[in-house]
Amino acid sequence: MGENRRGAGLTRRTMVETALRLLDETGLDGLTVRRLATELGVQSPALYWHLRNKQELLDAMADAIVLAAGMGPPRDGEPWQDWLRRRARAYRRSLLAHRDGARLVSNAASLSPRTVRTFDEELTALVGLGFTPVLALRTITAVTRYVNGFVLQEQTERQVPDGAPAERLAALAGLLDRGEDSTLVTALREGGGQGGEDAFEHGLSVLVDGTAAALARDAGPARPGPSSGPSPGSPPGSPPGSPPEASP
Amino acid sequence: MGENRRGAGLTRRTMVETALRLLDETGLDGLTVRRLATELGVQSPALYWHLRNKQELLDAMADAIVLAAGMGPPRDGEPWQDWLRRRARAYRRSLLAHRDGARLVSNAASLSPRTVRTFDEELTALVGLGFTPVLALRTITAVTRYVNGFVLQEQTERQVPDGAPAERLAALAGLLDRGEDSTLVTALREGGGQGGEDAFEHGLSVLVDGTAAALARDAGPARPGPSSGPSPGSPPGSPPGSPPEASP
DNA sequence: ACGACGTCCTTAGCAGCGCTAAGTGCGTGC
DNA sequence: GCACGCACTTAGCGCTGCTAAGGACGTCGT
Repeated sequence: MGENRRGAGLTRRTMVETALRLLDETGLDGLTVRRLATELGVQSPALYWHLRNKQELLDAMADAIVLAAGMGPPRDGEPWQDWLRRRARAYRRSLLAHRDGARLVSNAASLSPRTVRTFDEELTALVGLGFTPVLALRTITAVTRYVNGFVLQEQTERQVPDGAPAERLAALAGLLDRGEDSTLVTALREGGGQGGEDAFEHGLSVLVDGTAAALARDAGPARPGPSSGPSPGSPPGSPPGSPPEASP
Repeated sequence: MGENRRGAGLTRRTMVETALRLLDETGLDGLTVRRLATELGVQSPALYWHLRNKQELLDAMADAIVLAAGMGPPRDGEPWQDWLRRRARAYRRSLLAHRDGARLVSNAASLSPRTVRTFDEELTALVGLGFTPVLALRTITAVTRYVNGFVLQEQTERQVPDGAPAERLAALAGLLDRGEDSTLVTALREGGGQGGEDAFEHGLSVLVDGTAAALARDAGPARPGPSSGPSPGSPPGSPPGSPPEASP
């Protein structure tokens, strides 16, 4: 498959990179095939030689964002708590790195084999640290979905910047028509809003602590050691659910 | 032409109800102003007499979904753990009740005053149960964002039903090219997929347990809560490394 | 050397989108 | 009786994702 005959051939790579740059300028709603084509110096139908449709481009962009987080199994000797925190922060930072990043990733349909493989390695490492396979999957799932939901909201709010924080707070108080002593207003003033670093870290700590409890409950009674004996995993007769595609 | 003369004027209410019904049939991407107008027996520009733009309709639909969950403060004597679980389940069920419900709600910009007021009442009730205002807000925030992320993924996966569960699992194994003994495949087989009731309940329990630990840490030392002392759960202090990133 | 062929991009255009401008029928208040 | 304004219509603009057909160009078989 000879690609790139002359110096300026279109490749998937350059398309995704340019699209991500364009995303930051225009936002997801403003990212159109025609604009991307113009940016690449071609006519818009040219892109359909390389892509089946626009969704395929969006999927590739989402995968690039996920890969850029550089996730992977814990380092040698790293406690799973530290690793889980590190992973969640890296993932969030990667989503925040591009405008509408969370929306893009959340709506993406498919993941690349490489992402799935990395995911599997992470699960395997957790099992080596005493998790059952099911608990490992559910832990990463819970954290990932929390991060998705959190950043999604963070970025949704950011794109409606109708006033400085203080003014928005006042507007909220107006909605409550109860003055400034409402619990919500108090909490927002003291806690620095719903988004932001502190709120994210709180939820993350809650998830890590809760997982520690679940781990003790799950693997504790049998054997705290790594990967020994039959896994008590799930109760007999667990229903064959609907296995989906994995999430980042 | 006249079929709507008197007695059946267009109202916001009927528009939102019809739009939600249409949403289930066509999905969010297929929900267009023209289609909704046809369903209502009018021409599409008629809707713009009642709405500023399409987003206003989507916001109203999202608010209807949230209100339908029937959230509110805990009942008298209800432990906050039970209430938090009940609230999260009701919210999830409400999102699942309509196709693309989570996407709709997540992308909605504004909330109705009534929703904000209910939210404030919930916070106030939690403060009455020993939470600080900030902890109350962060707790509900964390749970809400988890539910958003969870259902979002649940509904994204559902709309790509390219094969029965077993086949999809096999496809996943193919991506891993490591055969059936991968941890991911094992976990999916034993745990019934990433979505579904069990996975949701696990994450919910983790959040509740983690919040109990945070509550003990937060309000415990100063004010004696019921029973427990300091929790041995996780290392105290702020998380290591990783300096804070950007400003809002 | 030369046509066949595959690759990669162009021009032209379709159906549909959100939304606006201007016009129309109708019930109501002066 | 008539002006007013509400609720809706007709017409259409600029844009979207995407397809069909064709053309320029490099490589290959003979």
